[in-house]
This record gives sequence, C-alpha cells and structure tokens, in this order.
Amino acid sequence: METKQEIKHFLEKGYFEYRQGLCIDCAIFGYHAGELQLLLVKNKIITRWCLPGGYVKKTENLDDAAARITRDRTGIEGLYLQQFKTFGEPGRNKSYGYFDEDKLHELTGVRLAENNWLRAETVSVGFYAITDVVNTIPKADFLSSECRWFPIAALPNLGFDHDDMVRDALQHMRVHLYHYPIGKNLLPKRFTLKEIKLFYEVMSGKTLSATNFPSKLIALGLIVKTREKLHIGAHRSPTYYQFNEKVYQKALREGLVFV
Amino acid sequence: METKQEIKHFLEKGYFEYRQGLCIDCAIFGYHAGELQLLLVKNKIITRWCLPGGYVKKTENLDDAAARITRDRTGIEGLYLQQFKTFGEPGRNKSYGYFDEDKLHELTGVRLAENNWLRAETVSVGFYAITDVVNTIPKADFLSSECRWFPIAALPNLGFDHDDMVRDALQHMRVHLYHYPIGKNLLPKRFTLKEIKLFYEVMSGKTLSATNFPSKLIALGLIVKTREKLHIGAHRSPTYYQFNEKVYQKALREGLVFV
DNA sequence: TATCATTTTTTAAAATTTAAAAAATAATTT
DNA sequence: AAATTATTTTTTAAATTTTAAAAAATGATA
Repeated sequence: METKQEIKHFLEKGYFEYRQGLCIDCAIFGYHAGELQLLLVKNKIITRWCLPGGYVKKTENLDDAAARITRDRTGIEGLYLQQFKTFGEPGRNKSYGYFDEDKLHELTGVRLAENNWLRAETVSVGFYAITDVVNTIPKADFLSSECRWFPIAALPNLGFDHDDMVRDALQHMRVHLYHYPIGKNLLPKRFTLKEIKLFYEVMSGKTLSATNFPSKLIALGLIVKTREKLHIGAHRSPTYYQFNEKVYQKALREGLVFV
Repeated sequence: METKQEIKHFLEKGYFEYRQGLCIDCAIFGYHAGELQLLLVKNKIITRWCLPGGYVKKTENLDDAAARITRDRTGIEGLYLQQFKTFGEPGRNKSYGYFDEDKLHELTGVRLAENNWLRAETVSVGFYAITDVVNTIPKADFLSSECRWFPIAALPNLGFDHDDMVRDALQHMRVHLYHYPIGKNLLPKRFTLKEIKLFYEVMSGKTLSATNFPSKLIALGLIVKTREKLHIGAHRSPTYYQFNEKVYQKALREGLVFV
C-alpha cells in the first residue's frame, strides 16, 4: 500500500477483500559474511519492531499470501517460504507493541470504529525463509518507517508474540537445515571450504570441524572442486568449490543428514 | 454436545462463544497389536468420514482447544497433541464431504440462514497425537453416528481436505519418531524385544533388524531388562524389558536419533 | 534326555567418524 | 633463488559405530 487513499480503504473496507482474523507473519533469515540476520519492519503505528506480516486475501491460499506479503513489505521476490507454526493465544493482539491509534489518525485521518474489522482477534500463521542478505532490497511502504536487517544476536524486543515466533522459526529452520541443503541460494556460486564451513556454523549455531566437515560434503558428492582459486596473500590459495546440481536437487527432494 | 437444544444454540448463536472461521482437526494415530490405526468420526450431517475437529472458543488457545475437542469428540483424555500444519485453501469448506443441510433440518429442526456464522470460510489448525488403541474409548456425540479406528492402510476417502491432513500428519509424526521416544505411552509397561521392534516398524513404516535395532536401544540405555519373562510355549522365553525412566525423559527433552 | 523353534548374545567384518599429523601452496622475506 | 610463513588440503591411523551372520541359550515338548 503506497497511498493514503489505499490505506483508508483498507482500514475501513478491508473486510471485503481480506479474511477477518487471519494473518501471516514471516521470519526471514538472512546470511551475510558469517552472520545470521533477521529482517524486521518498523511500522509507524505499531510501537515495536515486528516481523513482516499482513492479512490473507479471500481469494488466495496461505502460501500465496505469505509470498505476496513478503514481496510487498520487503521487496523480496521468490522466497522459499516454509510454514512452521500457527499462533492463536487469546489476547495476542493486545500484548506488547500495540497499535498507536492517535498516530494512525495523524497519518491517515482515520479513526477505527469500535466494531472495525481490524479489532477482531487474529490467528497468525508463521512462515520462515532463508535468503542472501546481499541480494535483497528491504523496502518500506507508506505505514512502515523502516525495514532492515538485525543480527540475530542483537534483536530488539519485538511486538505482540513475535519473540516467540522468532524462537520457534529458528528452531524449525535448524531442523530443516539438518535434513536438507540450502546453501545454493545463500552462498556465492563459488566458495571455499572455509566459507561453506562458516556458513553451516552460523546457520546451525554449532562449531564444526574445519577438515572433516568439508570432506564429508565432498564425500557426499554435494560439492565439487572447480579449477579456480581464491588469492589471499602469503598463504596457500584455497580452491573454489561449487554445488553438484544433480546431487543437490536429489538431497532437496529426498533429504540427507548433515552434522 | 449431547442435546438437541445445545446444538440449536451452537448453530444459531455459536459465534458468541466460538471464533468464527477458526477450526482445529486432529489426526489421532493409534497402535495396537502391530497395526497403525487412525481415529475417524462419522457425523450425521457430513457425507464422509472425517478427522475429529471443531471450532475454537474465544477464551482458549489452540492447544487447549485441541485437547477439549479430542476429549469431547472421542472420549480420550490427556492426549499428547502436537500442532503440525494449518490448512487454509479457499473453498476447502465446500469440497468433498459437504454438509447435508436437509439432514441437519431433519435432526434438529434448524435451517442455517444465508449469513449463518458457520458458512464463513474456515482455516483449520492440524494437530496429531499418538495413543494406545486399547486404552481409548471412542465416543460419539449427538451429531456423530459413529467414532472408530481404521487401519491406516484401509482408510475411506475423507471429507474436505482431510486426506491431505492425514498425509501431512503422518509425515510429521514420523519425523518426530526419528528424534524422540514415544513408546512409553503406547507399549505395555513391560515388553519383549520383538514387540518393541515391531512397534517401531509399524510406526516408522520401515523394516528393522531383529537383532541390531533392539541392541541399539539397550546400548542407548533407553530400555533395560526386567527379571520376568514371557512364556510362549516350546521356545526360548523372551525377557521382558522396560523403559529407563531417566534416559527416556532426557531423550524426550533433548532428542535422540533412532533408526 | 534329545529335539525344536525361537530369542539373545557374541563375533568379526565393514563402514564411518574423529583427531591429528603431514603435505601442499603461494606470497613474502632473506 | 632459497627459506620462511600462514594457511589450506590431504593423508593417516585410531576409535567408534554399524552391519551381518553365526553361535549360544532357553524352555517346552516329544
């Protein structure tokens, strides 16, 4: 939503187009230079940082809604989104990080009626995604003052029950990581063994062997040597590796246990 | 719901107590004598067998709702229920296994108005549970003509999107099985190695070694020998084993990888 | 007491994982 | 041009786990 008029229509008549009480929130994890990050948005009328989220349209399913919402609120296209848990604690809409109704009035001229559709209790379906921080262009819309990455180790307190969502999303993402490869979307096309080892350390939150972990990936056939090397000064130049497309796709389909 | 009057009130005024458009469905897996089964209910006004399910009350959270619904619709108390996925495809309420409104009128004297709250599109949060078939007493209520176990290999076609739900529930249950012990609630207090091996075969859908799988469980410390034996005629009497409570609880908390 | 079907333990081979040492490398210094 | 250096990569051997099969144990029955 870009214009004041669009927002006014959404606030007052949104229930024609959207399903009342059904939201989606997305925990988008990013990887860059050895750090795990999370994409958050700051909405002008909500007092805390939150996961990007929104209402589901009557004509779309949950997966489509998650794709649309992340695209519109963060500018990221084609995310691999994974549903992980639904949150429906009564009162979750009125907990930490409430709507600032005066601010809303100031910005849009609208005051929500007592029976406005947005006041209904919501249930929120949580999705998570993993993406390369470099390739994503966070974008704020009219009501969002900011949209940016935070290191996972330095998150602010989030609004509503989004702290719980992040905790659960991270846990689900790591179970996923244990069974399926994800590096192809997050690492450069060519990478050194050190880079992929660091990548898995950051994503899993565990420390891995610098020698045995990479050689396991090689033994599985998941990564293969290229002819190029990285030049890093007065040291042995590490060889660049890349994913073996065939093995990678098979692992995506059938699973494969990593450390 | 036991009486006609309760049902009439639910149909016409249920939206005071229940959240509109938010349901829960539960795939309850049962184990008995080497067979994996699923508990289904046949509602008089729905044309196909379905998973036990119902609407969420405004005052309860999703976990509590799942516990209440399974208790009321099947008579089973204290199930370990696990949320696995939420279903929200538009039109899912009108697909296979629709409401038979004439039948409803015949049974209760009620006809649903055009704008009745039950006509609103629903999203359904799926839960699964695992239980011992022997210890459960399926119970049908006023609108349910029947509630009984079906072998997983011989399920009827289910109403709405419940076929999808069962498929996904089974997949999630098996991932769970791979990481956490569950036998304590489903096997008798004492069991032979052959019994626990069969149990894991049935639950996982895989065949396991008759010698190495049990000895792995012993090596993990998960099961220990008792002093008693089962007498089975002209054969060596197998020793009864039982779970080691301490190791079992630790595995429940922290996970443990089985075959 | 011998036989039998079945459970349980033992064994040895195979495979995998782990930890550490050794070798290779390429820029820099001598 | 040779030696040095820091780092990557390979090799090695030991330890552990898994697998498959054989052997032993058992307890009722003939």
